[in-house]
Amino acid sequence: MARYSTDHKQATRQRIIETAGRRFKETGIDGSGIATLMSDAGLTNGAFYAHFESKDDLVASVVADELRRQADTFVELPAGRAGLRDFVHEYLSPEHRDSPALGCPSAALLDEIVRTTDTAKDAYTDGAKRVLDEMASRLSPRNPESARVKAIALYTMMVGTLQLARAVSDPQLSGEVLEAGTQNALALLR
Amino acid sequence: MARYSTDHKQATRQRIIETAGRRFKETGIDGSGIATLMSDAGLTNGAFYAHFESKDDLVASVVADELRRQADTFVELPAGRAGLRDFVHEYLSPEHRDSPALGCPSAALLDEIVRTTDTAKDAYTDGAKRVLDEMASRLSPRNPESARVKAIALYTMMVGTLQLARAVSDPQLSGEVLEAGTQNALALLR
DNA sequence: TGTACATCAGTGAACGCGCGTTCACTGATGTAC
DNA sequence: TGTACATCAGTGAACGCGCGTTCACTGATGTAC
Repeated sequence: MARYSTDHKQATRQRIIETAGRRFKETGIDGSGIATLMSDAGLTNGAFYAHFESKDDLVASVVADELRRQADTFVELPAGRAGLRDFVHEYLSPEHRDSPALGCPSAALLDEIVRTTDTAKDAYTDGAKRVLDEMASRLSPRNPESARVKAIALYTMMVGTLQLARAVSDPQLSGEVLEAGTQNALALLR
Repeated sequence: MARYSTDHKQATRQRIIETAGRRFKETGIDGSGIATLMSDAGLTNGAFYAHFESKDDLVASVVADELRRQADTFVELPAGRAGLRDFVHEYLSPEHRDSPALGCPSAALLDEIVRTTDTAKDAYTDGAKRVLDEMASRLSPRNPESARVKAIALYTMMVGTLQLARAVSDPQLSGEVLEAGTQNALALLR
């Protein structure tokens, strides 16, 4: 009945989502057109609507995928607070600052997400909860609830720090921001 | 020689900048067209180029104006750390969260600023320096340099917190984020 | 004081372009016999 | 095993629209006499 291998279409869909994720983070959601996006994925514009209802639908899928991905990075990290320390160092590194396409979706897209559809915001909310839960349970494995305040502080400060380090044109200030952020984040982990 | 009162044109220019500031913060830079912008300011699209070289020129002017404005808010605040405490409470209030058009340019526009022209990023850099200096000198009037790390932490955390509170569709989580941010910001002021 | 005039802030139609989306089609695929 | 066929992922031209920008113009203004 089914033509092509059963997961062929799903794989293409996933490829579009991942390509779009990179593009969105690099040039913004509004700054990324469907035709360019599809060409990046090795397809033509027309094929898009065989996979997504609309651009908004893609945006929601990308947001969900990007945050799932971020939550998943924690499993590769050392257990407990040591893992969080590694996370902080990687997150606030010059490499991450200079490669938004491969980096944190919150840092690259947060204020665009604020202005998108409710569906995308729901996807973001779910993903953010997962990330915050993961951080809280590493901060206080016995009583994660008590660590939520700290987890929120840690995440928001890291996101804000990376954005500021990227927005600032003075390289010295940018470096200072990254260092200050690291210092402050590590203080929260003590 | 000069027709119209000498500052008439400057006043119009300023009106366009302020109107655009509100629009940009509400619907994004990419999401705000020149025609709509000018109509908001009570003018027609054609007049735009009598005041600005291009949209990018306007963006840079708006960014500079918005951050100058933010730095200026500090003079109305009580002296020293008490003023910073007031700033934190206002900044992380539900009212600020729900009125991006009238609020902080960093929270509303940071990751769009990252992707604009160098001119706009220069304007942002100057403005951010002024805000950070103001915060640092309030944290440690005798030795502001020593307080820069804290000032950076405070600002980035507030910006990130507001963005997260806005992006999240769950009202309870949004409130929790604002409260956690306030708690953490105040802790930095102790 | 009254009028003719030069200035120039603002008008509004037009431009080419890329956007999101639609649609008639093509052609590689796995299946049926 | 070989062939005819139905499926459907992907093609690419076309759509209306709003974008940033240009330009010939209008008409209110303050000035000169």
